[in-house]
Amino acid sequence: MRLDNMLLAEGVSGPEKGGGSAAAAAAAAASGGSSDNSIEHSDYRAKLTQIRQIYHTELEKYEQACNEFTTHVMNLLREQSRTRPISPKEIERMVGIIHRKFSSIQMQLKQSTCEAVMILRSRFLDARRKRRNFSKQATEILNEYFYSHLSNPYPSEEAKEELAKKCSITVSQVSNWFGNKRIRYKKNIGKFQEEANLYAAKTAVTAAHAVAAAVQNNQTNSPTTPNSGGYPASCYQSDGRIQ
DNA sequence: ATTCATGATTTTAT
DNA sequence: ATAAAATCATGAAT
Repeated sequence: MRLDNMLLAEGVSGPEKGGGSAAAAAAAAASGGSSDNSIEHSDYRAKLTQIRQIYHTELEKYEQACNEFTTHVMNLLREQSRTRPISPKEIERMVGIIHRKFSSIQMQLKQSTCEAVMILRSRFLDARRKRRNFSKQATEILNEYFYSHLSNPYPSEEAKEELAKKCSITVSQVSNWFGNKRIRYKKNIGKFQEEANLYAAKTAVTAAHAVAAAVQNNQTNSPTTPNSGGYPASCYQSDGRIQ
């Protein structure tokens, strides 16, 4: 039966090309044409929805192509029925073949989409796993906060947001930093003593400046310097209690 | 190449 | 949900 052959040939070669291109599109969406190595969370979600969209549109296209093809075949059969008798059984068989073909192609699409998502996922995880040191400035700010709140180094959500803004990092990075800092400080206070003193002195200096400024603003004439040490009460407690 | 510091993630406990 | 603790993985110093 040559109709059979034609059906199979066309069924395979036609849409299968579409399947390939769909897979390629999905893969492209996954790997992202962007040259940027670090994929942001928003990018990740955007690409995910992109993949989903591609999948759905392709699926719809296949559905449509399948319907078109079946009607096409039906027409051919009807034409042939003029020259030879065609049983309903035969028509049913044709339709079955067509549907099997298309559904296998759809499976292929599903698989390639799945693959694309996996690739995207692994890339995202890789990117997330990459560690970039914070800027010197950012660690300064964080350390300043930490050592000036050493007795209770748990910034509130609001404080975290402010720190994040000042350091141009995310809030969760601030949380990570404090989590790491607290545990590492506690684990080896001695190692951090120098740093602690350094930042205590630093904040003391800035405080002293503030005091000086305040003095200058408030007292136009100041015969006596504020207080002896020049430093306001020491800002760091030795009891670094963390728990 | 090894080691250390550090940001991120996972696991565990509350 | 949040923090501690353990662990992972990378960047930088040696």
